[in-house]
Amino acid sequence: MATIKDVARLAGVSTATVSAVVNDSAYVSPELRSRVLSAVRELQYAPSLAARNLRHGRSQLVAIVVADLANPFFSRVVWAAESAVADWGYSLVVFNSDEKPDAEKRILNRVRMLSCEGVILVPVGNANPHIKRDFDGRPMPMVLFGRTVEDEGADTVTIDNFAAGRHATNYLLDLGHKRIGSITGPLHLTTAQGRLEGMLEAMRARGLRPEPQHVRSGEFREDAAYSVARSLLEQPGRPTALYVANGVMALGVMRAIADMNLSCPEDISIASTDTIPGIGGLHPRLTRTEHPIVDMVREAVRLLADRISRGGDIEPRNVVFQPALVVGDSCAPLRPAGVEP
Amino acid sequence: MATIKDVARLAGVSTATVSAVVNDSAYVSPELRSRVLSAVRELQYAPSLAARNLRHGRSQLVAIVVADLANPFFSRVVWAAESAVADWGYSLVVFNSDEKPDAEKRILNRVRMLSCEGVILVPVGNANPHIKRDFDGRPMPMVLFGRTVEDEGADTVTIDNFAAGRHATNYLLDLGHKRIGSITGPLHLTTAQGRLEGMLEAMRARGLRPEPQHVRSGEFREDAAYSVARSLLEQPGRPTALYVANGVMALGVMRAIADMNLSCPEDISIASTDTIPGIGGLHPRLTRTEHPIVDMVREAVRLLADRISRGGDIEPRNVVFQPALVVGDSCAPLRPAGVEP
DNA sequence: CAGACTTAGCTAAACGATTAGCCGAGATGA
DNA sequence: TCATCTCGGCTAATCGTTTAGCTAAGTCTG
Repeated sequence: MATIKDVARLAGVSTATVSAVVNDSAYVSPELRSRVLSAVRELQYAPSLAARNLRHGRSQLVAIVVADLANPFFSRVVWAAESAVADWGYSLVVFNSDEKPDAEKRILNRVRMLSCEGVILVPVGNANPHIKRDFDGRPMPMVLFGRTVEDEGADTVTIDNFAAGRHATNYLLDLGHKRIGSITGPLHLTTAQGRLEGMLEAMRARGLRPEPQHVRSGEFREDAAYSVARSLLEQPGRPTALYVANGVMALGVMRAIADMNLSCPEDISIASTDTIPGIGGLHPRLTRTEHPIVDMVREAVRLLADRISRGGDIEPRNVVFQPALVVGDSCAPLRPAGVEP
Repeated sequence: MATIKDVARLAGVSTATVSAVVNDSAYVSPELRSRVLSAVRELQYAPSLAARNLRHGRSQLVAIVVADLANPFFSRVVWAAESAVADWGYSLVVFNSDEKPDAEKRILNRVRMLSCEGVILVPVGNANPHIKRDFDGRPMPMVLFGRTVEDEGADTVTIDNFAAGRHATNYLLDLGHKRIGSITGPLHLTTAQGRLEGMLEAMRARGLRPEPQHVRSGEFREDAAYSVARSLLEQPGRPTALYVANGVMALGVMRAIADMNLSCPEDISIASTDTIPGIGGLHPRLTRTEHPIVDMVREAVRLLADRISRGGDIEPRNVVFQPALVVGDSCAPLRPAGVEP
């Protein structure tokens, strides 16, 4: 690796001059400038970020810590984040906490060691005493994404989970369904809880209440949803419709339905929040509310960039996006006479 | 941020001693050791990676550059890579070249600036003169993943694309199909070409040859596959079965079929290589060959770690994984009398 | 007991950049 | 002519580590 000294020697100037040329930080006479530039080219000199980094505490690195990288939702988040962060001139270090609080803790320590300048965090739970924004005085710029945790001063970018649950459920109600159940995620997560509350509120507004055994929660995963769905649907008097709290869970529910020789939407209607991109050609096509992931991520990166550049203590900002209902064919009107299995 | 000097001062020792304790790199008497450790704890000292990095050219960073982060296949690769790299004590910087050669070039420069210790690369094309392993003497440890490029001395981890195409096609042939077409990716990519050649070879082995207009290639994307499939299927005399070269393309083809009011597998059988995880509950269930992604990625990381630690010039190693056929219900036996649309 | 080894721990020189502060030459003005 | 100012470019300190090499004190050995 050629260093700034090699360039300086070859160009016959001091390292300060090379630095000035490379960073455009001071006027350098055209002649020296061109000598430097050609030396740079000849040696294929690229300044060492490590050294720069050391000099002025920057690393041009931003971390993203997601709760479950195997979930396509978060894959898309990473995809969008990579692009947004690259546009801004930074690079993205990716971590997966796998819904484990201690992993998250380890990762945040690592993020600090790597001197990442900021972090976009999808927190794994509500009680995260280790998410201290300020370690030794200086705050670590942080944006919470998707989920929030209590008493945090960090910026947040979320969707209106309550609205998502309410819209999806209203759609089912409008089709005439009354016996509606829900499969949702762990209730200590704001996403799971908000969506469920939205669902309950929609029911309540029509004077309905789901039967307790028709409301289940489990991990935000395909296999978890699969087994929860089976146990829910195997009971007599199953619901005619289900609101499922995220995309991979909806897939798990679909698989359970298929394995039980039921069919969707004939035997049961499914509406969800969140989906899996690209599955529009498969049956049934999910009716769901969607999040504007790309916009959300760009907003998160914008907030982070702002917080990093402004430095000081900024009033935390909370940006909430609205979900949109996308109608597929996984929901059917309630049949006049319910045929029990 | 507390520095090693602060710790040394508080513990009343030299920085060398602190370093020795922190890194366990030399014997330190129990007394000093404990003084140092408590100072570390009190100041919440964490050594600056930037400085370490500068000192001995390490960064504990590995880059992964994928050709299309929006493709779930590569999302899974990133997922697996994050885990493998974390186990090894490194962190993963993620880049998306978006199938653009100049973006790839820019990214590889950036990787070098960040002094990543190695890179896992899914190259975008065959002619990549900028993928010079050795920049200024020292080679940049690199593992090519999935795709290969010519005349590279780097390690490679791939699947047997030829076998994948052959197996999938043989499955279709065994069902009695004779008029089989294929939708594959850009032919300058070894994945697209190998799979197509495997498909052709399977046909040839039975004395068949696809009609030229039934073999198409397009970008490895859902929408590209959608339009290619429409144009292919709208012609008279359409094939009774299609071999599709990857997962997202298969979804695109499915969507085209649905939009044309055809149905799979009744009107047309679809077999693919690669799939989208979790869609087992939707219809039809794709018949496809699968790659052992996790094993492949772990192998790639193993090779990279080995190359980084051994340092010297190592004979490049090429590891090829075998695909496995997974039968769904997207393929049906050829109906005795072909009913033309 | 003197010389030769050990050894715990210290001093100071790197690593590769940035940058405050300095210097010397040419321009300007009194 | 001399003091002052300008300004391109250089010198050297600095960022926070690691580590080669040194020192001084203790331990053997003949």
